[in-house]
Amino acid sequence: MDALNGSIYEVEVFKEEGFVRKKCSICGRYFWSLNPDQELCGDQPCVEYGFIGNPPKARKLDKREFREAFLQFFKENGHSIVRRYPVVARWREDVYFVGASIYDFQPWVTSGAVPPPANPLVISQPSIRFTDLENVGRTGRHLTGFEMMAHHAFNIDGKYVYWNNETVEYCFRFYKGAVQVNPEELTFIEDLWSGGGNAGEDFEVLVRGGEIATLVFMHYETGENGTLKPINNMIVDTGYGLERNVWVFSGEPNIYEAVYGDLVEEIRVKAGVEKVDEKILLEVSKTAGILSVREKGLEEVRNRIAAKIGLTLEEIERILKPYELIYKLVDYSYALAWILGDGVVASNTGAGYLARLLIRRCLRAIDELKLNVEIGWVVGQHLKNLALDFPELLEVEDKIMEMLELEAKRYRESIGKALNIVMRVVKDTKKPELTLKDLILLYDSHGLPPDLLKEKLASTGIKVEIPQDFYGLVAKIHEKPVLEKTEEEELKLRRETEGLPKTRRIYYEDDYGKFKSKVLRVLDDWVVLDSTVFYPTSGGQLHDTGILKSINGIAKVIDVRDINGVIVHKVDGVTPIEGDYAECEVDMDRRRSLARHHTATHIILGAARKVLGPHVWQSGAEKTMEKARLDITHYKSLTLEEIEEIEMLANRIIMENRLIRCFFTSRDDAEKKYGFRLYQGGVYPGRTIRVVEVENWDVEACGGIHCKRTGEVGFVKIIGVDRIQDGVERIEYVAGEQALKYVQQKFRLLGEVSDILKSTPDKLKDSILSLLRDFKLERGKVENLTRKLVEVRLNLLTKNMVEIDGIKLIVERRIGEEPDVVINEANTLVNKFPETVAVYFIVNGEKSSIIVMVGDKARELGLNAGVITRNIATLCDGRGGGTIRLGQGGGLNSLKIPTNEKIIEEILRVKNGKLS
RNA sequence: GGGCCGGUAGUUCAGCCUGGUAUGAAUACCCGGUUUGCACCCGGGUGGUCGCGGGUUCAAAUCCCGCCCGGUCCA
Repeated sequence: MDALNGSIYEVEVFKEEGFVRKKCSICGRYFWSLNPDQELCGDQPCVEYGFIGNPPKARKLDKREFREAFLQFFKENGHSIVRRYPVVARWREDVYFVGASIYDFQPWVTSGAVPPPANPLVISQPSIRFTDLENVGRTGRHLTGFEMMAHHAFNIDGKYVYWNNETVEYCFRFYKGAVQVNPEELTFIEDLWSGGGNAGEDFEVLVRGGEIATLVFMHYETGENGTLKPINNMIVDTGYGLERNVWVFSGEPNIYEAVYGDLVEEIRVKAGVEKVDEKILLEVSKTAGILSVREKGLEEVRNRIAAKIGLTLEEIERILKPYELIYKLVDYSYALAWILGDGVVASNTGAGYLARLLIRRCLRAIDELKLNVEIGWVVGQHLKNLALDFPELLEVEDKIMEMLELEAKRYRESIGKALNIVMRVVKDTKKPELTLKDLILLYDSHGLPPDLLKEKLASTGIKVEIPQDFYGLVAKIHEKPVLEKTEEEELKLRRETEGLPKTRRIYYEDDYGKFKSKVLRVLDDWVVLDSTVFYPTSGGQLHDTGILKSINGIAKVIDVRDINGVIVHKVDGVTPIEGDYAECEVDMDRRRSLARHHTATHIILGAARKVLGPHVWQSGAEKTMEKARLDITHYKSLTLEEIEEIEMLANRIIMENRLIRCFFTSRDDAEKKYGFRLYQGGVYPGRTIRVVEVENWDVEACGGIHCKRTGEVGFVKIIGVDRIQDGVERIEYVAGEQALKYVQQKFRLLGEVSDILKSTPDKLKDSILSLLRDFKLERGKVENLTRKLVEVRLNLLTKNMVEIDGIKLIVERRIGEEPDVVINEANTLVNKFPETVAVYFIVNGEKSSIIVMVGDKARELGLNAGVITRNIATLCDGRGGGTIRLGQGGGLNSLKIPTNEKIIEEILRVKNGKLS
């Protein structure tokens, strides 16, 4: 990078303004500055934060003003303002949340598949980053929720907008003009950025040690071994952290004070936390900013600070701890306001889990601060502030509050349960301390954080030692290679269809399902046509089936897939020849059933949102010919009443025979008109999207095949509701003929069951209740009789007792009796006569089993039921064993059961210690 | 999607490792006693398809396999 000739870093504005390029004498990086005497790059760790307590001279702007200034500046300079995207990246498979503005345009815009909504554009994108979770509150600069302002230019497909010169110039002019910062304070550091498979040179823009912008010129692909391969698309990706900028120009000790100062103060007062000397906070921030928690050494730095201001490390920690907690609480709850406001439901998997994680961290902070406020209050404060610019967040406010209350309850239950387990273990084993293994088990399996455990056990004197890298150790246990597997056949099809023109889809136009088209390619039993009315499996709707006729013969179409726009048909039968024409016919019965189920899905989703609330999103769906299912996000199990209401509402919409409009429109127009609600079933790429609108009920971007009016669905019946995970309910239902068939089948079943009971469906419930009552009564009678039988038998048995050496011996033979009855009898016997040994043979044809019971006194005399049983069973070719009191055995040959004398002999052998 | 923990009386659990009657424990509930009444206490009782399905075994709550459900941690 030493040779600069023609380098991307050498931009015109530097020449015009007189910037000089220098090398940092500490880190060795190159940077540009108007100050020829500047020796250091101005970034950490080479310099401390210089702006803290001493902000650069500039306009004083709060968050809203700064955002507005940024957007307006770029608007005046030819950029279109683009509305924010949801923080939940529903259009992406690879991430849960938007981490920066560029996420909005990945992967389709950046790859060139879809044109950007405007070019160039400017945006302020709310973003969520979990990577800095641990740093929040401690480093003074990290946030999990923030806004990333950016201007983007997409030089794609031969279209040139602007590149390095303009980018840097805009940035320079923005700070010089709109923010009115002295340009001599600006430093541009040369760097290389990479991420998400792409890379490019970049400038880090700093003022007084604070990084305020990153300007990336993305035009490489990163290869497997880190090599950079230039690509045709050149994308300007910039990032101006809104909160970061507000902070740097405010000179506040840390980002939380700068952005959430009022809320921090309010919570501090509520928590009764002593106000810290501003000087300490300033001093800590200046140096602590250099590192992140992960790099360790925070203690070391604090030690230095402590020495500097004449306090001990412990004192510093004690003073700062509550502040850390307040900062965490304020930031996490801010991120939650966005996440929940954009419709995430707390869950134990996926994005919902991350929401739960934040909620629990907040609750923990509240507990530690001994704050007497609900988490909902804190989140509510943020919502109130955000609503000034993003009123849509308030739509779900009630639901958020309910959900947070529920989550708080769940958290406390979960912790309570875990603590119960600890207390039991501790009490039982009288352990003086808990091992690392215990801690990991408690956290990993029961969600009990070790620091909380330590706190709770402090009074018991039980030692809990938490290793410094506890969470690292837990992570290590989870380490496992992740293997991504795409189906072999899918890969082959992708390879083979590459370069083929995209198939013309005529299934939207043609209602009859008959067409003629040219055979473009045949790959084994897969056929590619130039156009098709066969709908491929997509958007949760199963593919069509039908037949394909060619001069050679007929084949059944058994599978249809969409491979990057090329539709492939799997056939069973005679395959056509490439270049020939084929006549195709879709199975319209199946098609109609699929369409009904698909339309029913949209209707049910609309009904679920009406009944449950606007936080309901589709999280998955499948429509087959037989039935359909819809997974929706919701924070608690559906009640029967809710289900019935959804069903009723859905059928009402069907009966009203509402119009369904399916039309193509520009993506941007649709988003403007309907919002991101459109993207329920995932988003598919394209400048234009297909919108399916059920009149005044539901609007979704959807490529599926639908009825023309809701009335065609006929009737929809919900047949089951499952909670497939925390926060996701699965509704299964049938529509049209399938629904009728379902109801008929249930009626038939009801009739059959009634017949069996000689009852009628109306009286069935009573019949079953009385049947159950009778059954219990009878069971009681049997027990009574058994007890009496045992009594009677005991009287008889005592007459057959043989008494030897103070032991009473009884040998009985029974035919086809239940073992429990016999055991019961034997038990009663030896309880009454503790010196008894009872041997029972239960004969069942050729095979017999044996039960031996030894009374307490007999046991004291050295008799062991298990041993006796094993010995006798073995004599009869069977096997057995048992406890000292009761023995059981089986597989005895009935013909080999010895005489009573022989058995008594055997028992005595055991008594005399000859256990054979 | 994966790892871990769990599923036994209305509830909280023991028993599982090492197979042999769930004579299971506590609590709740019902009846009786005690008490002016309540709480407490005493006596008795009701209440279990041991999550489901296979396998091993003479014998499975217990061992093995598969599934379902809940919790939890992580992607």
